[in-house]
Amino acid sequence: MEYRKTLNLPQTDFPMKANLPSREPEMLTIWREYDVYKKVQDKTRNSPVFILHDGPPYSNGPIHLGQALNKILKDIIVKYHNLVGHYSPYIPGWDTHGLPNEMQTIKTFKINRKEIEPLELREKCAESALHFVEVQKDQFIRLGITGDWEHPYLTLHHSYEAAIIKVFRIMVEKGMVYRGKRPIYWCSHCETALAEAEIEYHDKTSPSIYVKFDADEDLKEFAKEKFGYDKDFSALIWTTTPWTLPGNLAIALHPEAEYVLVETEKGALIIAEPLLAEVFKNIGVSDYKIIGKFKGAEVERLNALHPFLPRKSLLITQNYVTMDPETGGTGLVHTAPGHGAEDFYAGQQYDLPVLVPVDDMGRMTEEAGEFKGLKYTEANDAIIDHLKKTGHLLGLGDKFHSYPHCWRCRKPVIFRATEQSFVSMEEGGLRKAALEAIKDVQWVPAWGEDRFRGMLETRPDWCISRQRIWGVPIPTFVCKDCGKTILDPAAIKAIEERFRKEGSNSWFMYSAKELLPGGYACPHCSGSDIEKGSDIFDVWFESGSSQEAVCAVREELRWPPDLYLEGSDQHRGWFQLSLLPAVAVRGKAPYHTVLTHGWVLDEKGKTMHKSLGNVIDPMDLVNQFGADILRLYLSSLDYTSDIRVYPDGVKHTSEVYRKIRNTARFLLGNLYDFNPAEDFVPFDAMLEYDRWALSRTREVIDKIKSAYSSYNFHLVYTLTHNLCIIDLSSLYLDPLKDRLYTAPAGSPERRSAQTAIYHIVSALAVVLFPIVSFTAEEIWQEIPGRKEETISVHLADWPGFPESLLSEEESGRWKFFLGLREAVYQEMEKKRAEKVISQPLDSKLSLYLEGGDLKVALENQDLLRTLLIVSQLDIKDLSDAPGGASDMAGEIKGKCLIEKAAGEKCSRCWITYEKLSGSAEHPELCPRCLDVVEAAVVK
RNA sequence: GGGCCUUUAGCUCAGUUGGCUAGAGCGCGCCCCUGAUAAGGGCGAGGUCUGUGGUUCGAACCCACAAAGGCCCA
Repeated sequence: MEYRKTLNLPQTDFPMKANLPSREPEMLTIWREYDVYKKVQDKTRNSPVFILHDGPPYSNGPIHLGQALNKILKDIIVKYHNLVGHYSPYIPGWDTHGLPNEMQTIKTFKINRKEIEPLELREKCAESALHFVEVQKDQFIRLGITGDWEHPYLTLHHSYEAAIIKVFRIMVEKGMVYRGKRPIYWCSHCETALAEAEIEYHDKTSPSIYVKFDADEDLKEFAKEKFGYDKDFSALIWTTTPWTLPGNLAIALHPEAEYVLVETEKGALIIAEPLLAEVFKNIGVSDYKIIGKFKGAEVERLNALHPFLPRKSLLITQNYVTMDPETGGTGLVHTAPGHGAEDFYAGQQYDLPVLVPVDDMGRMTEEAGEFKGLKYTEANDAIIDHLKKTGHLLGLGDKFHSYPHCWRCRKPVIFRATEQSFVSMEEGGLRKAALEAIKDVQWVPAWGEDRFRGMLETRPDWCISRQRIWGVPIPTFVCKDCGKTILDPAAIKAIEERFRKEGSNSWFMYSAKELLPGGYACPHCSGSDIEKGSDIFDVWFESGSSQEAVCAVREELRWPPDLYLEGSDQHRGWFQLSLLPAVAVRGKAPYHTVLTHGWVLDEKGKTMHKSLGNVIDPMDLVNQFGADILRLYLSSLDYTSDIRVYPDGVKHTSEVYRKIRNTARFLLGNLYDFNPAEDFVPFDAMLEYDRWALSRTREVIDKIKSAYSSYNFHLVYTLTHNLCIIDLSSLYLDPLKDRLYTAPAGSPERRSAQTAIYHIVSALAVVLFPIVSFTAEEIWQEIPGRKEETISVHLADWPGFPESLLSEEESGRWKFFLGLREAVYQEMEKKRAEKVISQPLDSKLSLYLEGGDLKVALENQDLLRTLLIVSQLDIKDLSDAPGGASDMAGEIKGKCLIEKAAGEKCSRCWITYEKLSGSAEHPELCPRCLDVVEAAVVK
């Protein structure tokens, strides 16, 4: 007889093969139909609140892996909070303005930005930005991110724009905003000022030249008095930017360093002594005579003569002057206050003017004399030629070095002083207040605090103006009568209200007179001839205002939110530039906790770059393997440092995924005839083995919970995987098969196991949900009775198991049982090698123990036989051990003997008995199976 | 060039305040099962804890320097 048919073998529609790329979209459809986001909000509305505020990505292209990582981590956090019963709405946002979006638009529509009207360009930019909002939205949804996708926040919304103006107005009211000339990064190709955040460093070859600045009378006088030297000589400087020489106003020396006056075949020169050898090597001087030495401070405020313009160059002293021969420098630094930050500050100290002989397009102006009209790159060559002709050039070479480049057009930028709007770090006490505000912030990982604080302490004033079109105009005006800039809260307030109603396009549609309140007059001179300013806000000012524009405004959110979560590059970016407006407006940090993740790198730990060809598109992974694989992969990594993503890693994750999935499948398969309403066994009526399994599961779930709440998702991954592999598959489910398959379907012992399985698979679905959301939902839907009571795992509660599943005595002896198993299985392996047995179930196991171990073992013979999956178990005192018994490995004191079980194998349960039932009808069955089979026939 | 960070078996991670022969899972090797079957189970081999010095009775853990890589800045 085919006894197989009398067994309760697993049955399930839950497929072994996930086929995620096609199954996940189906799940998304269901979620959309259920409107799960809204249902979760309704369910948790009156619960404790946890707000994660989403940082807005630029809507200027499809998403990359870094964004996928960021959003998936956010989703894990929000879903976890929902499961533990918190109200945790998630409002995604996009940064729709700014240079990145404008550049993308210009590229997409092939726009000639010199010819297009501002409003038309803005219309195209909005079109492009909104297009990519939709593209990215679809991609994020496809990744399984749950959120209010119907109502995201966009920085181009009228209310958002008004909030930006509000933040600005309050800053103006508090005296934090000023106009000033400052050297800033300037991209002459894009014709715009660039923020620190908009600069990339790339290697570049620049001309490297040594230039003689002849000594003026006072300097010659110094040499005559000090050394009795009365001939002409020159100060020798080195530079890689010849085009900035027209802006030269000074030469900086180190006050403490030793300088020498030295006669060479190329003339008498001043050079820093430690650099003499290196410089002479570079300019080809072999023969020289030192006239005398002096300290930099001794020549301070004396003069040299500009090599080609009719003016002097002041000798000044600065501590930043380096004596490092690697640089190529001479210890005398060419200083042009209009062309560099250090130069500018040095110039301030000596009351030098800020000279900028270069215009917006990078062309030399009248102040550059004969070089007027040349592009600065062309001026390089022209100036070098000129210096060569007049004998002021002493060396010419190439310098390969890291140089700032524009982040969009990738072209080298220049330093150039222009009129800009600034938020002062000191006026109004912004820096001080910000440093105070972050004391209450929790940083994860903790080192973020030092890093952030350091950056905040040293950051310069915030240049918030940009010379572009696509953004929110800075509501400043210029009075034509007195020429002054108008920064007036009353005027700004009018713009704020206008933007709230009509949006920032209105700035370009109306005249200043139409925008300003009726009869508005210049606060400086009472003049009425007023023009609009032409700058727009730095995009960081916009995104930094999101907490004010979104958290403080939307009814489901609150200010401040609890958590910001972005890449660690945002320490200087969004985290800092959100803090400043928040502190300016409300005096507090806009977050309680700042969590950062590292960067996504390739297999070798290198940054992904288009040019390196090592970029992995997250959507390729999704389409090939499924979002859950990507989610599981990313969750398995410790994101506090940089993480690596590569094909073998995905493959590895797929195998872990398969294991988890198959465990769930087996659990589900054994619930095919389980009806929780009728078959449920109360905890205290369950078999010890089942209560142990639940107890182990509960322990692991507790650890998983603490891993989630401390943002250690890679521990969730390991814990979950180990739970499936060790505690469930190996220790529980494999030994449990006998009971599940062979016991009568409705018997208490089988229902006990099924109840445990029901609890376990439900818990598994819930704790997996934040990470592998699609699969968790798929499992949930297959658990008998689940979807009828809770339509989606989105709405499930965190599993709650009773504390006391096992008595103290019981849980204590399980440690012994498991140790015993390990020892016995090592011995088992030897017997298998000797061909005594081929599997544990073939064996008769004799255990020889003493003391408490013996007692406990004798009291739990059935349990041990099950756990060890042996046919026959014999437990005796250690003193009875025969010569053939082996010592057990590990902690267990005792011996064991493994033999082939004697007797006959039951055809149904495969256990070998000394005697089978002896039934005439079923001679191949053991007594136990005979009962089951006969009972079934009767039924 | 500066600040911060990372570096434990082939891979992903654990290693509480420095203390037995450094752990786990995967992968790998060998074996078993064929009633989770393009599944399941067992055993085993893998590490001078990036390197070099130092502090200590004792260091993966503390200190210094170095290397490789990352982020941010210059």
